[in-house]
Amino acid sequence: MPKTFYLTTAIDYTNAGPHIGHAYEKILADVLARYHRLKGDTVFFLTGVDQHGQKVQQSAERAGIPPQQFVDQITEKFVALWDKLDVRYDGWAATTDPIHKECVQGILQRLFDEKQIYKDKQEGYYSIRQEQFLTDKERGPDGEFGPEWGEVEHRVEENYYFKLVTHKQWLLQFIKSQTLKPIEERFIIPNSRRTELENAVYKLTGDLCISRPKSRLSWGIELPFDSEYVTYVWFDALTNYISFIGYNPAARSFAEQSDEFKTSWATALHIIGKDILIPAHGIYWMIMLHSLGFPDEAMPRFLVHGWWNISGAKMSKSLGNVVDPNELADKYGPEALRYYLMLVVTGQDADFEEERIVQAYNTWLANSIGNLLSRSLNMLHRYFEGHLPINFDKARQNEPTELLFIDHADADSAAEGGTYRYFMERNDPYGALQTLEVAARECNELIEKRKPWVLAKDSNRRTELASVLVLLIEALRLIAIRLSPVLPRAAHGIFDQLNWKMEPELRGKENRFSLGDAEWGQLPDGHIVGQPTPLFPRIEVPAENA
RNA sequence: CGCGGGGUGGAGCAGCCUGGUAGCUCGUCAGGCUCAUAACCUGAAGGCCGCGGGUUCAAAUCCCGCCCCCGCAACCA
Repeated sequence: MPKTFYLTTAIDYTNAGPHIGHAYEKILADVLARYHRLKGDTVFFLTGVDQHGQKVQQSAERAGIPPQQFVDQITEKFVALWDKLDVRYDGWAATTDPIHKECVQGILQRLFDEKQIYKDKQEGYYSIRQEQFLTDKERGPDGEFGPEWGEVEHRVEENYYFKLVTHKQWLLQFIKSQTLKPIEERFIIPNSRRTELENAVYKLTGDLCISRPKSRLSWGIELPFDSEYVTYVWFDALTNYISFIGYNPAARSFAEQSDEFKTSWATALHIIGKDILIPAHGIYWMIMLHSLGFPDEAMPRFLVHGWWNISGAKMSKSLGNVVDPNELADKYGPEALRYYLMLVVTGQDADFEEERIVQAYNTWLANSIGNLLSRSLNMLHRYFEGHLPINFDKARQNEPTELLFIDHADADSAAEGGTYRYFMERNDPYGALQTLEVAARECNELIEKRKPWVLAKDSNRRTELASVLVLLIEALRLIAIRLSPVLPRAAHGIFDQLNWKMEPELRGKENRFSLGDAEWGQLPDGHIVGQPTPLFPRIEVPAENA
């Protein structure tokens, strides 16, 4: 029975269009999803948009259009970008979806009935301009609230609260228990974030305000037990992870959920940015699930990624250095962008430099793999009219050179110096890609070593010549399969040029690739390859004029 | 003593969890090849792996201390 793999990304806030960070997270998720499909797992990849809230309401008002129309416009930009970047998801979580609203309300009602949500009074100083209560932190050195808050008034407001503190000890204990597990089974990747979370939970005091009176915020999901309020962000946004895979709020225990839900959820991996681990996911979401009756073994895992800085500085709208992934995709192509963004260690911050997109593309894709494909196919055409002259087993006997990173690509450990599967299983596409670069180099070295153009001049050495070329073509096929999670289009390009798996129902489809096919010797004796055409034409940048 | 991340050849980065010949890309220099997308291959120069202690037969890697850089209000992953 195939394993299931459920992964989600953060849902993006539809107040402004997508930037490079949004694109990175979705591409990372897409790469992992494609890898698991390649393995034969049943994958469900959920992503979407967070459409409610105050800022959307305000932006819509400023634009003079209804909020739904406003979020639809922004949502369209996200959808179009994912389409352009070949981010292929299985479920789309838009929080204005009726399915979602119903689930959220069901959950709120249940927790309210169970007295896990209660009403309480908040009293304090309130900034009308910023529409928020102020704490002593906001006071200036003189003890007064600064002018940035505008008019500040004393206000009393009633709101609904979700019991967090009750579950503090449970959460602490759960987090601590994780340190005993092997690193790849722990619930937060990378591990350093776990420590950070533990510190934060330790300091947790007070419950979570989950509502806003409609007089302040109307663009949200109405509380089922009080029509004067809408729910505020947490139960709305976070709940998407279960509402869109069929969570039934009426079923009290986790065991009573449908098999479909339980199967999907079993392996939940939330891919999020480092800023929303604490407190949103690591505390609020964990306690929400616990309150809903999710057992410890059903708790999700988090893959926490870093941020992209722009030339060392934090990306921000006020600095005007926001990078638009749309423009980059148009300029360099989606594959170059996908490739570049995967060249970072998952979890760490990275520095964005546009020139490196070109450099990485030209070096690895054009010069290494692309050129390898060209020269290999070209030689096969030149010397054997494009067909594989002998079968693979014979070729391997004649040409026993071991291509380390192909022969050991599926090993479970890094003992041989790092393998494709090893890295992908650890959510590290960068490491996985490096094994392919090495594989390509090994092929190029083999060519230099055997010098097919010399062998071709000697009619007694036809078998040697054939053996080298068969090995190369097979290697390219294996590289293409493993490249497909990161570069689906290029992988198709290689298969097309190899003239392999050309059935119409497979063309352009992901299921053209499978790790099960990634074994030596699948191309039959006599197979005829296609004509080489540059797969990755070099990107030529005009020299800088001084 | 707030929290966290980083400091590795000229530039940008891996390696650190699970100690054992310091690796990749770019750049520089020299050479080779001609099948190929001005690409490919070989060799060389260049590193007290921030500093100081400790543990160890052995430390970039583990422990302690220190120095420097960057995030931690908001837009925002």
